[in-house]
Amino acid sequence: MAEHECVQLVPIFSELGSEQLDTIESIVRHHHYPAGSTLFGADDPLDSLMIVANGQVKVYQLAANGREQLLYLLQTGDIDGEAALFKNQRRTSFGEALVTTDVCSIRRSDFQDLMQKYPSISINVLNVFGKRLSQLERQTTSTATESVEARLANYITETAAALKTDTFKLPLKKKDLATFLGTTPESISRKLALFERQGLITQKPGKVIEINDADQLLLTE
Amino acid sequence: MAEHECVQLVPIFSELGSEQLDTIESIVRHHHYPAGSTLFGADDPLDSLMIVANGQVKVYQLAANGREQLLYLLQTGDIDGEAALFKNQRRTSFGEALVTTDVCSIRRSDFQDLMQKYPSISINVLNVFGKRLSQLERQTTSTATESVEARLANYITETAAALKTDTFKLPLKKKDLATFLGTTPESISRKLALFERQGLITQKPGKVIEINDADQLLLTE
DNA sequence: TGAATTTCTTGACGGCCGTCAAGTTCTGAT
DNA sequence: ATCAGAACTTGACGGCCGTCAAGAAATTCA
Repeated sequence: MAEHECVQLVPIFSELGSEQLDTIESIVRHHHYPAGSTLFGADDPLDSLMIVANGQVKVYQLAANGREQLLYLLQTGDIDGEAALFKNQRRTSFGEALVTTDVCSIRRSDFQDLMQKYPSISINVLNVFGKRLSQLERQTTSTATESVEARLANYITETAAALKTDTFKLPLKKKDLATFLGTTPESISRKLALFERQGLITQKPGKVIEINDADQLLLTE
Repeated sequence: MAEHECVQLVPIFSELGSEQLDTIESIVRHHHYPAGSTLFGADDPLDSLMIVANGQVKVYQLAANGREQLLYLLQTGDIDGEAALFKNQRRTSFGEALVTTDVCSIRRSDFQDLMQKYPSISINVLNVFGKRLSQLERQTTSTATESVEARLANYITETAAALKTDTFKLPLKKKDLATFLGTTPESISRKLALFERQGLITQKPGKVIEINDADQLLLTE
């Protein structure tokens, strides 16, 4: 019904004209998932590019021992599915489940045609991937070498910096935050309580945190 | 002197013709570093694409606490420098040192021109990044959720699988392997000794390992 | 609004693994 | 071959943090 609803939300298509967006829209498949549902390598997602049309998507990966790791928190207009983009990728198979509301997808072969036709798309995707890559590099380094305390302190200051405010609401439940930071909900509770005892932050009802001493927070080891 | 020495080694240029390779070659800058030297965000590497012309390159990242993390082990023809590829990237600044022998580099703006002119390049780069991305996703999940024992067991079986042999020489010193797996040389020694005691592997002189029971190794938690 | 379920917090405990140290083996250069 | 330096191994110790459990707080839904 609506013309190029989700397609025009996506930055990677930003250079394209209206007729081209129409072409793409005709290729796109739309899905709706009730909030809280999880798609787990279902039907097509694994060999398609996913576009978040509405809501928030959490991308998890399953480890061999059954634990899950929160890798990305995607917002409207974000894309996912690097597996979609190259040919002889041995399926990462296990892993990569998501929880969401509205999602569009584009089949791998269709998307590859698009990239051939409109080179600006692949350059845009490169930018997205480059950023994601350096984010993951930092995350790997961080979980591999720093303490839970330091990782949490970093997360708080970075989130505050991104929102440009000292007082903000944690965008995740403790359990998700824990799997994101590679720790447990209990440890997060304890460390936040510690930071508060040290006067570095103040915790307020509703997962709201106020930073009192960002500099000292960053010195946490 | 030699025509397109390193350029023709690189898979991302594989679709290009000889004259085009010449063009690229004229843009490329060559460097030579004595084995074991480390370039540490020196002169241009941070805003250029790096091509490994010869030898082996270890890509490290420095954590806030001063520890280093081994992220990639690059071989001849591999590329590095995602930072090179997008404009408004706030420099990851600290981090990313490498050790190597021969390296070529292409300035960011030059490379962006190339991608505009030859779309096949950016698609090839996308493939490389996609693979690297899913590798890093697994690594993040692994270090965040699995024990040192399980990570090492995984590393051994994967390396063996990649080499298609049960007996192989560890390609890294214990210290590098340790920073790669997010642990310490001591722990690696201990775990290998444990595996040997359990009859899962046999250690031979010269960092050579023979796998006796791959299935059981994978069950390590 | 009130009750049921989920999420969060705090305590106690224990194990994994990082650190320090000392001895041994390996490696490479002369 | 010899020797110096690096890399490796093994032990002892301790702290970080994950686990289990129980109670408190918060959120959801009727």
